[in-house]
Amino acid sequence: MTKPTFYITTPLYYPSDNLHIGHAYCTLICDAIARYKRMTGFDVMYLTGTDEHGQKIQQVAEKNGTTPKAYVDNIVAGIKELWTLLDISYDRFIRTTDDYHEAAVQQIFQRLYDQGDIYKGAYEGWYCTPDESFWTESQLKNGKCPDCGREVVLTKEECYFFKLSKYQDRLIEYIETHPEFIQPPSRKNEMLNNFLKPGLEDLCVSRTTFDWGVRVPFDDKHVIYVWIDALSNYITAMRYGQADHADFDKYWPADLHLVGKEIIRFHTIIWPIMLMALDQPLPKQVYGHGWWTSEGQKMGKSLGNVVDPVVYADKYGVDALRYFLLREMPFGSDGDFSHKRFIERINSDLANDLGNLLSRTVSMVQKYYGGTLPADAVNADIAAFAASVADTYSAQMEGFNVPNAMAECWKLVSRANKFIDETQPWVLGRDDSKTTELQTVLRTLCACLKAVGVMVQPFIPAAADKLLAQLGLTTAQVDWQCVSHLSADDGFTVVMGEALFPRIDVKTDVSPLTLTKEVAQPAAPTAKVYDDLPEIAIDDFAKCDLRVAEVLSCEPVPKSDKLLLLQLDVGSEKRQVVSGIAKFYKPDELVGKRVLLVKNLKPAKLRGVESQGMILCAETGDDNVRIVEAPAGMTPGAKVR
RNA sequence: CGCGGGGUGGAGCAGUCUGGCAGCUCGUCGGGCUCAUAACCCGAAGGUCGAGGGUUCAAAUCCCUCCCCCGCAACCA
Repeated sequence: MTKPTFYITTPLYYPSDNLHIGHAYCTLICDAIARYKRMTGFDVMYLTGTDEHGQKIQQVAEKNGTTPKAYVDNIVAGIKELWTLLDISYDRFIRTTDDYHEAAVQQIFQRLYDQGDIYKGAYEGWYCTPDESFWTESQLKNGKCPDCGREVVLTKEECYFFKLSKYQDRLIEYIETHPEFIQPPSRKNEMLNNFLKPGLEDLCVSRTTFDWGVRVPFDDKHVIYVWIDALSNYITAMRYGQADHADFDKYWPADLHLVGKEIIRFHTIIWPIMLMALDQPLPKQVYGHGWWTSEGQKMGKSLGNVVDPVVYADKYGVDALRYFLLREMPFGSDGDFSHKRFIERINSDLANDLGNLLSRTVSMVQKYYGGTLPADAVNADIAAFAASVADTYSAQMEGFNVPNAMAECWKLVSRANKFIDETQPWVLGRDDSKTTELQTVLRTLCACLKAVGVMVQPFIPAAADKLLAQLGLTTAQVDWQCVSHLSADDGFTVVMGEALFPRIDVKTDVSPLTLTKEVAQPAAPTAKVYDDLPEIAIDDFAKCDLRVAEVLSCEPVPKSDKLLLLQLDVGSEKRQVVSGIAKFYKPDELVGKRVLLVKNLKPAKLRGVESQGMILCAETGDDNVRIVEAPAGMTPGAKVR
C-alpha cells in the first residue's frame, strides 16, 4: 500500500536582508505540521526556498560591490544555516535562480502568451529616472518620488499583462464553493470584498527597468516580474512541465500553502488564476498566519525591539524557542513576543511541568527498582485519559491548530503530575506489600511520558529524543500508535539524564532584547539621511511666496488619520490648509501658533478637502515631524525670504 | 456611510456559529506533600463578559444602536 501524500510549503523568502522572526515562525509551523504528518504515516513533501530575482537584489548587490548571484548565494547559505539551527526538516529547497526553475518559468510564460492570457500592452506611470522605478499617481509624495523626493516624469512603459479579469468569476465561484480554501475565514471575506468583487485589473508581469531576472523567452528586452517567477515555484519545484515530472504528478495539488497574512492576496488571487490558466488544480488550502509584535509593539529596527531567533536559540535552546513560537501565537491572529512571557512559558510548561515530571519519574524508577520496570498493567483511568488526549490532539493537528494541539499534550502532562500526588508512590515505596501497585504507578507514568514524547516530537524534536532516551527508548522504537494505547506489555529501563529544560532564573535573566537595544541605539540613529538636491538660482526660490500665518483653528479631517485642517490668518486674508501632521500634533496644540505658509502653492484636494497652500515642517524621518514656527514678533502676513 | 478583526477577573486567551451554573494558562494569597528542576497537588480571592436597548423562562452567545482598539485600503500640497 502506498502512503498518502502531503505537500506543504512556506513562501519563498526574499534574501535582500537577513531573515527575521516572522520567517522563522512560518517555517517552524510548516515544520511542525510536516513532522506530524510524517509521524502519522504520510509521504510528506515540505518545500521552502528563496525568491532571488528583482531590482532590489540587484541594487543591494551593487552597493555591496558584488554580483547579484554571489550576493544571494551568501544570504542563502545563511538561511540554510538558520534552518539547520532551528531543526527545520524541509525536504526540498528551491531557489528561483535554479536552472530548472528558470526554464520552467519561461515555459509557463510562453504558454500563457500562446494561449492569449498574456498580451503586450503599455503601463503608464510616473518614472523616477535616477531610481529607475515606477510609481502610480497615488504613490507619489508631493508629486515627487516617494523614495528619493526627486522629480518624476510621466512615462509609458511597454510591458506584458496577464489577464486576471478573464478568470475572476471562476475564482469567485471557486472561493465561495470551497470555504476551506482561504483560512482563516476572515481573510476570505477580505479578499472577496476588497479585491475580487470590485473587479480585477490585468496584472503587469514583466519589467524592462532591470535585468536581474528570467528573460521573457520571446522578447529579450523584458524580464519576467516576481508574480510568475516566484509563485510558480510551488509547481516547478515538483518539476512541473519537465521531463521527469513524477513528483508533480505525485504531490500536486499542494495540501497547504502557509503564508504570512500580508501575502495572502497573491496566493489566493494571482496564484490560483495562474493555475486556472495552466489548467491545473488549485492548492487545497492557503493559510494566512498572523504577525509577531514585540513587547506589545510593532517590531522595528528603530524601536530596537526586533527579536532575533538566533540569539534566543543560542541563549535558551532551540526547543525552548520552537516551543514558545508555536505555542504562543494564537491560531489565526497576531501574537506578542514578550520576553517575560517567554521565560514564564519555558519555566512553567517545559521545566516545571514536563521536565520535572520526567525527572521525578525516572528518579523514582531508579530509586525503587534500580532503573528497570517489568512489563505489566498500567492504570486504566490514566490510559483512557491518554487515549482521549491523543484523539483531541490529532484532531487539532489535522486542522493545523498547533497551539491547541500543544495545550492538549500538556493536559496529559498535568494529569500525570496529579496522578503522582494521588498515588503517593513514596508512601507505597515504604511498604513491601505494595510493590505491584507501585510498579503499576511508575509504569503508567513512563507510558504517559512515552506518549507525550511522541506527541511533542513535531514541536520540540530534540527534547523529545532526549526524553525518550531517558525512558530507555529511541525514536525508532516508538510510533504514533503507542500514543493512544498505553500498552500493558511495555517495560522500561530508564537512564537518568540531565534536566530536559533547566529552569531559567528570573532574577538573573536578562532579556536579549535589552542587550540588542543598548547596542542598537547608538549604532543606528533613526534620523534619515536626505539626498542633496540640485542647485537652484535665486529666481527659483523667489517663486515661493512664503508668509507668516497664525493658526486660528484646527481640526482633524474626517476619515483620515494623518490629516489636520488648519484655518489660517495670513494678514490680508484667510486660508485653509490641509497638513499631514495629525500623528505629531493634537489640534488644540496648534491653535494660536504662528507658522510659515507657502502661500502661492497650487491648491489641491486631500480627502475631499481643499488645501490652499502648505505649512513648513522640519523632519528627521517619517516618525519625527515638527512645524516651523515664525520668529517672535512677526505678525500674520509678514513676508519670509 | 470603504473592507475586516477585536473589546470576557491583574496579564494573555477560550467560550459566541448551535442561548442553559463564566472557563483555561500565568500571576497573587492560603494550605498539602517531599519522588522531583524551590518543582508538584489542593483551595481561595478577583469578572455588572465595552455601553445602552430589545427578543426569550433563560443572553458573553441572537437582534438593534453607540463607544473604544487593531489590521488592510485611502490620506502627509
